[in-house]
Amino acid sequence: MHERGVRVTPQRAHIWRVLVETGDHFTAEGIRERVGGFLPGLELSTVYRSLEALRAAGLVSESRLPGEPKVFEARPASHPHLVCDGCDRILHPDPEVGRRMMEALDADAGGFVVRELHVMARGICAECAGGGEGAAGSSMA
Amino acid sequence: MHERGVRVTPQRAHIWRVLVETGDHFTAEGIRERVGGFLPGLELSTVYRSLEALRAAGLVSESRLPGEPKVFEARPASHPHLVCDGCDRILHPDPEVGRRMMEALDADAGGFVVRELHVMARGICAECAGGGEGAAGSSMA
DNA sequence: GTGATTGCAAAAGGTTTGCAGGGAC
DNA sequence: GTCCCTGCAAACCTTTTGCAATCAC
Repeated sequence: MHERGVRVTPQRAHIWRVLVETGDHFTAEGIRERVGGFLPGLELSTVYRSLEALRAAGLVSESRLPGEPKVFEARPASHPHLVCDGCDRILHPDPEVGRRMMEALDADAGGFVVRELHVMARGICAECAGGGEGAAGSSMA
Repeated sequence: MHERGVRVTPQRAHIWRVLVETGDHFTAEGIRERVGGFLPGLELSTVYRSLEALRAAGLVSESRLPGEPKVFEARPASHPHLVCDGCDRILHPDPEVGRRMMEALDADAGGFVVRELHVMARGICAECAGGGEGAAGSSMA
């Protein structure tokens, strides 16, 4: 963090720690909840500003999933998010998938150099397809 | 539109027309501006509701790009959006690219059936990489 | 004629910003 | 010591919702 020219504060350290230790993605609010145990007074605006600082330094990537607000995670994300229309869960397939998609894109992007890749797919997960499900929509969009 | 069970109103017809004729994607506000010439009183809330109706009918897809609010376009999008960090333009590569990425995903999604695919990549377009550019940010994130 | 749809207006988020005090370097 | 960062509060913007009149079917 120092190395990236980001000034280190307790708030930023905790936020960063949550992202790195879980390796998961969170909304700003979600991060505040997690860090709240250690820094009770942590403000949402501080979370946003810290995340912005980390993002500018290339330590954090931000993306948007359908219903939810912005989500943030450590390091360039680049892995696909599969949103199931049946159960609304968000699945993370094998990282290999992301790599292949990145390759497919690179190969034919006409000189565009990809730095960050965000993939979001909607569909039906294996469980919902196999058995019963709740709110599946019309099939082929 | 009738065939999809969507009630046809002037508002919806114009909105749909903008999306189809341009084949481009717009924000709700952008759509209102375009349609405004024909339907001066068109409300933003109506735009949102119309788009939702069209989306539910499978005629429109909605996605989210980083800075911008929701964007809508006709028919299942499924094509990658390449956002250039140099010039901020949004490029649409060869549809073939989308197909390949879809295949890459399908092949290894562990039984997840993909219905709609949204791809957003940030990077540098060929023009900005090659020559001079305007508002390039820091290069390697 | 009936029920969905529109315009209007207000609410409900999520995200950003101004400011003064305090902290990192 | 200086400048950046934080908390607090308010603003901003997009998106959603309630209601009565209107329109499509």
